[in-house]
Amino acid sequence: MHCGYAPSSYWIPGLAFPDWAYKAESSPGSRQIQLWHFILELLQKEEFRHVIAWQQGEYGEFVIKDPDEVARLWGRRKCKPQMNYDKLSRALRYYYNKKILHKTKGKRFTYKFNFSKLIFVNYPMWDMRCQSLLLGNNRCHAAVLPSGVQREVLQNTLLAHKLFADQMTCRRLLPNAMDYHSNAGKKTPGAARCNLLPASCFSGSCCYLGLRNGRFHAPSTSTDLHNPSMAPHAGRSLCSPTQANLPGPTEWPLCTSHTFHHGLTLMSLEERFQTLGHRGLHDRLMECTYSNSLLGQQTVPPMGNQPIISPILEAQEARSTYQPPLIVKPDPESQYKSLEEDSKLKNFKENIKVPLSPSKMYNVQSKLCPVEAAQPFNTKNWLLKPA
DNA sequence: AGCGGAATCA
DNA sequence: TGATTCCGCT
Repeated sequence: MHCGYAPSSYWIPGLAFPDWAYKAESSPGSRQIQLWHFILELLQKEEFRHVIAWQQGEYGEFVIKDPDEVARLWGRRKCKPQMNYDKLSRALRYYYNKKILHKTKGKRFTYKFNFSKLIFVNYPMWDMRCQSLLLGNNRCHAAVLPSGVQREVLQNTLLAHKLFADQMTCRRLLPNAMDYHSNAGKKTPGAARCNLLPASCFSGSCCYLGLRNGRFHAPSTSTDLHNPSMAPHAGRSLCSPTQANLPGPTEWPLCTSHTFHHGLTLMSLEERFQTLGHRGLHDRLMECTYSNSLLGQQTVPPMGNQPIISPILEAQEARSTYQPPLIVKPDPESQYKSLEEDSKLKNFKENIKVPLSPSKMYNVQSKLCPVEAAQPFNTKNWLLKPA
């Protein structure tokens, strides 16, 4: 029998977890594993799939298939042989107020994680860092993960988040996207398009990768990953509250809705296109997102009944042919061809069959100077290390 | 089954 | 603080 211990920190550059994710660091009993963490741990392991598993099609939702067994496992971990589901469920109910979990009403033994509070902040290269992490690329880990961050928790969270983002992107572009699941293997038109979705670009860095001062700067080599000049502010970098000697996570200046929208997730091609407002970039972005997409999807392991949208037919090929995103530079002339852009945009939207909501329509300014107007990087809201 | 108050523990 | 234990209630 062993009693587990939780990591001391959940902080990672470019990623702000919900408040609850930091509790392990702040509480005196933090060295003891927490129940939500244990649940995630079980959910991640294939051997416990018959005991507890993600609910298919519902992001963050899981079903305890064998309550007694889960309670027994939890009791074993905490050295509490008298543990039972009644007690375990009481502990789970304490998470309701903390917004860590909530109950799925009407479904027995079904709960849902509030992963929606997971916040990705704009951070150059974050997409690649995520991928590196998801890939288990040890070569990058030293630079990617601060000591103390437990990779499994982060991977699990990222994967869940990514899967959700993929799914939502797929849904938005393909009205019957979920049908694709059952059509796996058949090369339907929908499937073909689904493969082109920018699946792993959920953090948006493919679109804003190194976008500073209204100009694109993508890394040409992997060494740029750790180049300080690629950080949001030259000479300054994102840092943990501890490093910055600032108040705790709950008092962090979090993203505004602006950065939230651009930095979080769930940007369809349509939205990216709007953000960029730059037809000339589109094809090159697609190249970039396509390769990222393949790379990202291939990293998704079969995790219980998690909603995995599209299989990777070219996974092996992608593994061997993946290149870091290309350097993309806006064509200055095209920034001012507003009328032409408008008709191209129209064609583009028609082609991908995405209805454009009125609230997201272009404004005049973005037509005239799309890249400048979009300003996806709102660095003033970042947590900055004092210079 | 699920909820939440209360006391208690580590 | 984050459970654990107990229990009455719906």
